[in-house]
Amino acid sequence: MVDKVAVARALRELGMLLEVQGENPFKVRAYENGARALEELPGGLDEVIAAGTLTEIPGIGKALAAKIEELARTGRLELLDRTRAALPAGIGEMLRIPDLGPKKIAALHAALGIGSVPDLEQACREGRVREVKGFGEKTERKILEGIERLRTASARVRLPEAREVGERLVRRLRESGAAEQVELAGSARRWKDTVGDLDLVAGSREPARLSAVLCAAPGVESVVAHGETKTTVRMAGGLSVDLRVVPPEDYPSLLLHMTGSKEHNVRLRALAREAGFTLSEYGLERLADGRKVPVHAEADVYRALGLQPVPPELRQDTGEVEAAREGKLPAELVTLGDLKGMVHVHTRWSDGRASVEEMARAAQEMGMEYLAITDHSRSASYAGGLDESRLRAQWDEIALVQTKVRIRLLRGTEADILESGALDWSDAVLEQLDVVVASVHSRMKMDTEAMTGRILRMLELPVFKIWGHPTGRLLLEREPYGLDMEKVMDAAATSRVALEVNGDPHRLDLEPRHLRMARERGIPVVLATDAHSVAGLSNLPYAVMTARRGWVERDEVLNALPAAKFTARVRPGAG
DNA sequence: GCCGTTTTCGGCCCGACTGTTTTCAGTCG
Repeated sequence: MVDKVAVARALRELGMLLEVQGENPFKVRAYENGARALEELPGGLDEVIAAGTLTEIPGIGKALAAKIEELARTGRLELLDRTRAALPAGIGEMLRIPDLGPKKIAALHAALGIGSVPDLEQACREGRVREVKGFGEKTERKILEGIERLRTASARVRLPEAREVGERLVRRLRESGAAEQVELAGSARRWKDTVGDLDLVAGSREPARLSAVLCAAPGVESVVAHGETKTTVRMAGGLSVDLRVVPPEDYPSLLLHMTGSKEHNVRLRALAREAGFTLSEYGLERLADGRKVPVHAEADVYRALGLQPVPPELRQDTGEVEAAREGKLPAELVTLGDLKGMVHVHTRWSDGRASVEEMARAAQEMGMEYLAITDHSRSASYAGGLDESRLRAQWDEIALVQTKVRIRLLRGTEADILESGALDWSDAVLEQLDVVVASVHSRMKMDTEAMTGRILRMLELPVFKIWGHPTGRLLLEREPYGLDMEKVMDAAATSRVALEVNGDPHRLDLEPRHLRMARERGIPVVLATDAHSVAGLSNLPYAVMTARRGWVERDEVLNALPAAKFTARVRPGAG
């Protein structure tokens, strides 16, 4: 099997090295685009190569196709090896230093022979960098700070932390009265799973006052840049925050621009150009006479370009622009209000912190019609997993609580998928459960082939199950299991299974590109919180937004069904 | 290096900020 991620990495590295060598920036971008196209490729690379259809992938032409085939065939790329040999090995790391790009690196290499971060650090300390043309004392100091930051800064944060900090700052800017509109934009508005920095946007006639409010806000550690319309600050903890301000009438265009993604914007601007406009954060202008097209909302820009308006969470340049042009964006993207049941929660019976009754009342309060109690099974001893007698005792409690609440309670389990691919309950027990979530919690480092076999055997079990947090990733902490997703998805399409979208912000698993694969195959999903407390139930929006990022529509979501239909659909042994 | 019912050549998104320059290049998003 050809690893498309490895191929993409090789192309990206080659592009980066060519950039340092002063190669045409558009060529450099072509390598980056090609690498990205491979990563976003929904299926496997082998099939495409075998079919000879590489050049049909947008962004891949004859030259890149030949390089991809060389990598697939030999595992190497001759041009990459040659280019590597011509440059110092530390160039890649140097590029990660803020404000240091290929041109400056090339200049430093030419003038001082610097080819690595340690070389560069020493040269800065010795005051040699300031002697190079185009460099000065300030640049020298910035480079040293940048190197220090690379060492200490935790680069990204998970979505809830980003949104919390961002929304606090938005409130503060609104309360200042210095702006007519303020919003959180950027990747946090797109609900990306992790966020590198925050983007705030405002429409205001008093940009200087607004900017001063941001600089003085609690938690702001330093002011990195401070201009007429743009201010950058760094929060304690390292998160960087940008604020852009334009006059109120240009605000919708700014919001669109700053929401991104960058790739989505590039596509919009190219379309604008084709249609005889130019698009920027200041609006949409006709090229012919320089007149602005009136824009009252983001949607106006999309319509002017002949597109359906695209929701922020879909703006990733993974096909949404083409779909919007053809009027084929998903019409019924799932919403929070569509959900009628909670299907994966834990209680004090295993490793949860609340009782069955507390969870039931909280779910009922959220407007849910049903709740499946899914505590861990006995293999999960670290999590207080239940054995059969405790499971039966839990059923008694569930029956008792049911007499006190309106919400319909379902008997469930989160069963372990054992190394063999079997579940750790007997068929006799499984038959008496309403909901079976099946998840991997142990032996997570099996190689791809073994793990794929394990999951394939689980999928073959005749019982209907919800495959819990399928990739097993923990954001910023743990990589996904090695898994041949193509194979597993093909098997899931014919097996009795639904895939979970786990809304725990540490997981957000499945991720959008895999959800797209599931949709193509008609595999149903459930949106779940995996809550271990009452507070954890409020993570449901994260599951919803992750599903929307994967273009999931309401009729593909099992827990958007009313209770009777849901249980009929998922009850083991039934239907 | 990619791409194309305006093009197989000549384009390729657009603007802010900083630091080093005396009018702009580099970097970033």
